[in-house]
Amino acid sequence: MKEKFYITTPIYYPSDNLHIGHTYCTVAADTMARYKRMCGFDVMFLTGTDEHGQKIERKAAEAGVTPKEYVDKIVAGIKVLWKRMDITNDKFIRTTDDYHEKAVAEIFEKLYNKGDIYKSEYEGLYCAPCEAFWTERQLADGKCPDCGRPVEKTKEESYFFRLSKYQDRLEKLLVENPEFLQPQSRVNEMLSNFIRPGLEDLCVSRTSMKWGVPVKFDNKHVIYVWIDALSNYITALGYGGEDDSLYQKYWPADVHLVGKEIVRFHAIIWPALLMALDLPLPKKVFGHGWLLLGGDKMSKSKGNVVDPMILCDRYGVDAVRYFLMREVPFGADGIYSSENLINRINNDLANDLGNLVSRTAQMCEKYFGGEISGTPSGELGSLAAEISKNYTKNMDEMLFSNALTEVWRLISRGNKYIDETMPWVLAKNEQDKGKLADVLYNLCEILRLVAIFIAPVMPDSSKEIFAQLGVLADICETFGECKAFTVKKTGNMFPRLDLEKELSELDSFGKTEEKAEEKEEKSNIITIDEFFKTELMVGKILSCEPVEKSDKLLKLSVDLGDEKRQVVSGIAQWYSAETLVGKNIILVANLAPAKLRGVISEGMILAADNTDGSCKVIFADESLAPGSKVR
RNA sequence: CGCGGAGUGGAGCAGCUCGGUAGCUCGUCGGGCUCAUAACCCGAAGGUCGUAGGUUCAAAUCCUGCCUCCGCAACCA
Repeated sequence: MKEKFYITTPIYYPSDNLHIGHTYCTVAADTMARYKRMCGFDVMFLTGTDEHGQKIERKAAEAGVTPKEYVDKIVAGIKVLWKRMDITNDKFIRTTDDYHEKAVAEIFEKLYNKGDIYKSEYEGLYCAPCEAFWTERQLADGKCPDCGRPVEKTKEESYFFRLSKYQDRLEKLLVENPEFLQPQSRVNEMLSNFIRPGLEDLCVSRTSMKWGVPVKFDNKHVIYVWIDALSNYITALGYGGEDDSLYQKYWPADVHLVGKEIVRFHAIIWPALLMALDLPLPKKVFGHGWLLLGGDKMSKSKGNVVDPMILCDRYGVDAVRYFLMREVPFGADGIYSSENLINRINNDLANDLGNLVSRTAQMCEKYFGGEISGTPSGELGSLAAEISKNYTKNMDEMLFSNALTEVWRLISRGNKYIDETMPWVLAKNEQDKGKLADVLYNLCEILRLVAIFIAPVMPDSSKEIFAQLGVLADICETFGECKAFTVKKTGNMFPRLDLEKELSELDSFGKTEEKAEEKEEKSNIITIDEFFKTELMVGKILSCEPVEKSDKLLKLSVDLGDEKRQVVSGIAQWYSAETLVGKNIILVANLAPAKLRGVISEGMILAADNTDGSCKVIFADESLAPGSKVR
């Protein structure tokens, strides 16, 4: 029987469309899944969406649709994206799927009956208008961080999970199984930041929202994200349902691939929940780094340029997949820039790989009509064996970037081999025909192995190479194993790109999108009455000083004619205190007061964000009297 | 002392766990080749490995202080 391999991505939160970061994670999982299938494993690859919660409830309300309608639309887009990226997930779970909701409700009840969930009171600071609880730490100096209004100390009935009970077992898990959480650096972070200071019981239900799975035996409560989302990894396999054969077969997961921001939930809360349920723990949680934007001076609208759909349309899925897997090493962060992408495509794919395929195929056809057989070279054979070994080792550890580097060593060797053997010279003498055949045969073997190695990352290109070599993909990766080829050249696999041209076109792409967005925003029209809800007044700055322990805030005293206001403004980066004294500014006078960095602010000074990212205050005419109304 | 990461030839990185000729990719310059996608191959220039001290026969690598940069957290009403 085949050995099983169960790999998951996080379930993504569909409050907005997904971006290149989600794509990165999912492509990594897909690469691993394909690799394991290639190695003969029975693979289960799961991805999906986490669709409940207040944020989606709110977003849907803003859009004037039900939460389900809202997420349906986004999820449809996600499925299209995964299809476009050649993602081969075996299942797609949505937390709104009825089998999941049913199973989650049951898990909750089970934990309650067992005594690991208990009812208590959540003592928190509540902001009524926002319907949100905040902790002491989250508050913006005593006020609601969202709206700035005062919060009340309130008690709300809630259910709690006894996380504290599992503290020792969790510590043991992380300390004694260095394999469990990777990269290793995260282990210390978890231990010293969260576990050792002491775990608090976890609030696992809410009464403040409706969009979630109701608690079976107490339906004014809704199950909160922890139990709802994390348990997807088992409910997707049918745990808690009528048919749990998949669960029996695939659980425990071999790898949960997660972003570094959610390592904590997967390395602490999830194992604790499983311990409480008496279920086996996943074998590994792998926290990957982020794909950061930066270094892309050519483009002002980076966010738009990095739409994975656009990149695939322009350069092909394989090129984008290759870039993602090659550019970001291990658990570290990587930087996305269009320039790097184009350079990778040109250097690695067009010059090295594509060109090697092209020149080899051309010579095979030209000199032998495509029919190639010969004797394998011992030197190339041992190099191939070494590379194969390194490749496997790196892939097993999900070090995709290193694995690809190994493959490219073989490609480079191929290009060099052509120069060394000079087949075009051999072709001139009839007595060298045998040597020539051997050379071309060895090149074909190199390409065949390359095609095998790149298959998990670049499935289409892999197939394309096999097609050109005229062989099937299922021959093993030992050098010399394939005896004959029927080569047929087709077009160039990766045409070279003009760097300058591509950068400027990607840039203009971003700009068109930006314009479209601007238009949308312009249709966001308000009535004049709505505008006049804002009371704007001219004020004269009487005094001004920096706020202590803050690098962005200035405290100003503003004269409004018949009253004085203290205002805190985040403009310290752009203005020094003295330069503002005596200036006339425009103040939003009827704004709810708020405390910033412990200082009361009773209004807001109007300022504009410049296109270069700086910020300028809107100064009013010096002759205007303080207190003048602006309209 | 909020948490963390990083400072290595022009750019981006590896090496640091287990001290001992500083390596890779791109770029630059020179050469070769012409099968190939102005591609490929060879060679060269260029680094006292942030800084000051310490341990050592020997430190990019271990220890200590300092400086700088970048994330995150708190602050942009």
